[in-house]
Amino acid sequence: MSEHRSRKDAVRNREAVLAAADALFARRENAEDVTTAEVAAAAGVGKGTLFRAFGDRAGLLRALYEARLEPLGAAVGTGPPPLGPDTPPAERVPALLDALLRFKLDNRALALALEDGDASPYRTEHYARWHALLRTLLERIPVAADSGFTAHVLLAAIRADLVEHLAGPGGLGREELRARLAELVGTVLTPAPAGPGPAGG
Amino acid sequence: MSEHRSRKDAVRNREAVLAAADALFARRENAEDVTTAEVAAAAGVGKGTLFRAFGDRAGLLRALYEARLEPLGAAVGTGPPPLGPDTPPAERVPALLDALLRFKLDNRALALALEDGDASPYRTEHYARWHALLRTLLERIPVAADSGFTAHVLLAAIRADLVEHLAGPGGLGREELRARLAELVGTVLTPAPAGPGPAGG
DNA sequence: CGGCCGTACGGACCACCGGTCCGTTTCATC
DNA sequence: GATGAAACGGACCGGTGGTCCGTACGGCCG
Repeated sequence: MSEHRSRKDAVRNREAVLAAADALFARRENAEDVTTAEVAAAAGVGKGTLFRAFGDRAGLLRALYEARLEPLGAAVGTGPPPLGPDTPPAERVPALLDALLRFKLDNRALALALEDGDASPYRTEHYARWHALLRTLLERIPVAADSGFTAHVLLAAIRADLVEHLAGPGGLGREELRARLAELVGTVLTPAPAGPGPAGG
Repeated sequence: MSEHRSRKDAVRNREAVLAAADALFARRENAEDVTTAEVAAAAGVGKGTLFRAFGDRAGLLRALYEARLEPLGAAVGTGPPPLGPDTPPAERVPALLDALLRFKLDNRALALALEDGDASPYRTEHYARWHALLRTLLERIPVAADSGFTAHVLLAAIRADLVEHLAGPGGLGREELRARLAELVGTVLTPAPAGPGPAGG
């Protein structure tokens, strides 16, 4: 239990690196060419400090991603409908996916860097969380296909690089994309020939 | 149009590199750590030759991928049902996706390397081909959602890393995975009854 | 058949990146 | 203020994709 309290400078430096990385990733077009040396320099810190604090580059990315995702996590965990736990599944699933889509649109570079990184995005802890939640919700809806697989596919529909591709220059606008996704989710969730279905394009 | 005929040794070396890479990627677990130097050495060729022939590492990957995909492309372009052009769309779409899934299962390492590479898989020429075909087919089926977007999502459902994740150790078996995919495709293709009315954001 | 030109060869070489190491500095405690 | 431990930081390392250019070889013309 005796977790050694981190030293003050360590905490401060960790924050500095996080902030520097945040700024850098937000500004830079392609997140892949933000280097660890650059982040460290921008934070006014040595590379050793960065690696000490986050383990490796991916660790930094993950930490940053989690930090940005935290508000959404809170909204889902303890917030009001349509994201919070008091929402009926059939309504919550589309809301969740829409929120995630918006998140990725708002954090393109970072999401891209994290998901397109060398390591599989499917082994991350936060993917497991979202997938588990989605799966659980789907199980409470009379959806035709396997819940686990369907959850994976729905999440695949909003993968960072696909979103980037669709929303890229000359592509769909934010609202269009949201509409398309809602439409698709509606289709997947439609239990039987009787339910609702948005007007097609 | 006067395409300079390649010199004989150039052709031979190109083949040698392709063959060596093929063998290496087939044997190696993680395609990411097959290096260009290694491929060149295995082919009995200098690195310069490899880069001259393929431009860069990604070029080699692409060439190899295309080569392996060629039989499937032929089957789709001029083969008999259920893949060939004489198949009704509603039957051809599932067949196509199943064939692609099997391809990825049979070429895990390579598909992973190509799709998880730095460059977006969505900018490749072959993705555009498959997407266009799928979209066209979907347009001839009374599918509820937008054809283009649906095509993207269906292809996202069989992305190499997702397939890897699902079929990995302790995961679904080949046939199970195929069944799940077929199930999902069935759901998506289920003709929508009529009338809008999904949850709004 | 032999010389000549241009193309392709090939591996030493380069730039760069993630990650490590260890002498130095700073913090916390007594 | 002394002292031990933890953190710092930037030189350093191993390794990778990609380049360069003197050399060797293939193709053609005389």
